[in-house]
Amino acid sequence: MSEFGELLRNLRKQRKVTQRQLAERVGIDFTYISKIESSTMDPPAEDKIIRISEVLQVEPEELILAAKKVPKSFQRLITENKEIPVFLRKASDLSSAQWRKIKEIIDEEGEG
Amino acid sequence: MSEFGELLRNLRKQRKVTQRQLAERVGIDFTYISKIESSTMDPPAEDKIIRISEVLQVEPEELILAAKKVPKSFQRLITENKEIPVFLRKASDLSSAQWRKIKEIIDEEGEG
DNA sequence: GTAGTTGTTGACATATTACTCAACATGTGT
DNA sequence: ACACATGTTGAGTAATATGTCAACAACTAC
Repeated sequence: MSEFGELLRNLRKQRKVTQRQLAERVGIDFTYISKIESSTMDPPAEDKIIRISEVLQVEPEELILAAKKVPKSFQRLITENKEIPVFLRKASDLSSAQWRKIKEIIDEEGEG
Repeated sequence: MSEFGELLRNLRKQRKVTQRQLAERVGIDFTYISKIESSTMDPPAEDKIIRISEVLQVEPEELILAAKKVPKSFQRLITENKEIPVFLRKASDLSSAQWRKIKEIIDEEGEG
């Protein structure tokens, strides 16, 4: 249940930034930030999330995923690469042992 | 560039269904089908795509992916499972050899 | 107490997505 | 010719996502 709003508020406070400062640097209204942080409103669109991540110096992907959105970069991968949907269909059933092996493989150097 | 519209039209014709028949069974206007098939309009929302897939007897996922959308089931996986984003970040760089090994692993019986 | 700073709230506005409706064109059979 | 079935097109609508604006509340420092 990790809320996007909660995460955003924590990050913002850690960076000692006010809602108005953040909003101005992102290019949106500060009252919107307020509502997002309180989960009164849904997380903003991906481009705004990316701006936020730049201002707050976090990985965009972290915020996008916390917003329960699929990063557009992933979307392209998934819809363009035939292998990936095959993988994802099975992904929820993988044991931790299987995940471990998979990680070993993807951490190998690519060999062609 | 496999167009959703083209695929839809081919499937529909193979099934000997008219635009009006399909539209009625799906619960949308037949002129919408026309525009989708001619790629005048974007593919419909996921729920409509699923209805279409039921009527035309194809895997929903096939149509959803052809529409360049990420199935909601995948969205949940990606945003809820920590391992998957890690995997996807690397996925575009995987060699076919690596893919082969990964497939072997996911085809094992789950052991934990 | 009042001026400045920060955050909240409700109503409203804009943009984007996802469709519908009326009219028409194009065949096909009789 | 006409009727009927099928598909196309342009304009308009509905729904949803994404925001803004004006007003106010709460705190801090002077």
